[in-house]
Amino acid sequence: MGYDHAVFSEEQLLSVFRALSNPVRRQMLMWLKDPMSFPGQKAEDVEIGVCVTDIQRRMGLGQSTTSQYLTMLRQAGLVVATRRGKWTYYRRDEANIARLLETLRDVF
Amino acid sequence: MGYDHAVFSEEQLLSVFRALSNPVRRQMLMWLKDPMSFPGQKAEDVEIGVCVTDIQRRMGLGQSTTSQYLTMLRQAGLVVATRRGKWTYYRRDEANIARLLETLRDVF
DNA sequence: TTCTCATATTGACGATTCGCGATACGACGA
DNA sequence: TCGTCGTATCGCGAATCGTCAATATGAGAA
Repeated sequence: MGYDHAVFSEEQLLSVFRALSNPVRRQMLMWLKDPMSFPGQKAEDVEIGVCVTDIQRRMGLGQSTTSQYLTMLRQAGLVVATRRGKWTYYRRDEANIARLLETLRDVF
Repeated sequence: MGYDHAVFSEEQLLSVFRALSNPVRRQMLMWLKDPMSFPGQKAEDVEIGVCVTDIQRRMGLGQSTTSQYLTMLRQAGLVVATRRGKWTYYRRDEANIARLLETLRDVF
């Protein structure tokens, strides 16, 4: 069973486009396609994602900016956060991104 | 012959997402799907688009804001402008929008 | 408990955007 | 040539964004 005609609210779409209207955040999302490409990433964590510090180092942003950007991407439904111990791992929400692309085809 | 693997530059993508990260501009683009739904639209102009004044009235925006928003949508490649006499008609650039959706599928 | 580390939140400030009114431009009609 | 009308551009204040340093929170380690 799939999603029957993905529905995104106006506000959800707004948060998505706002999140993507920043090149740094778009690159974050791209790089998260390949978690192992982050220096420091351990093979056994690939499923759960990449931790904030590793993302920060690679993006060359401040720690707070990195955290904020990831929060925006999460609120837009583009990534998922998982807390494990003192680390928060972020990974792409592929299912929701696919749903979003379906919606965009209808909407535009 | 079609487009062989649509390519949008980073800057083009940026202008697209910025243009779409505003609900009013997104609604403009939606409403332009059906030019005849604009009060004042003449059947013989459907092909060329809708003039700024008609769009303005429907959106309830100021004239200058309407013009600016349409310029943004045009620079993003989402609409096409045609000047005829003292009017400027805007219509969706369906081919480019389709190309864009293809690109998004690859990019995200 | 207390210290440390990873992350989140807050506060600040320049840069950009939002939407407007005023004004300029360009194409008609008189 | 003068008005007039449709559109574009300029200049503005208010709001939001981009990014940071500082601080708060929360979970292990000692």
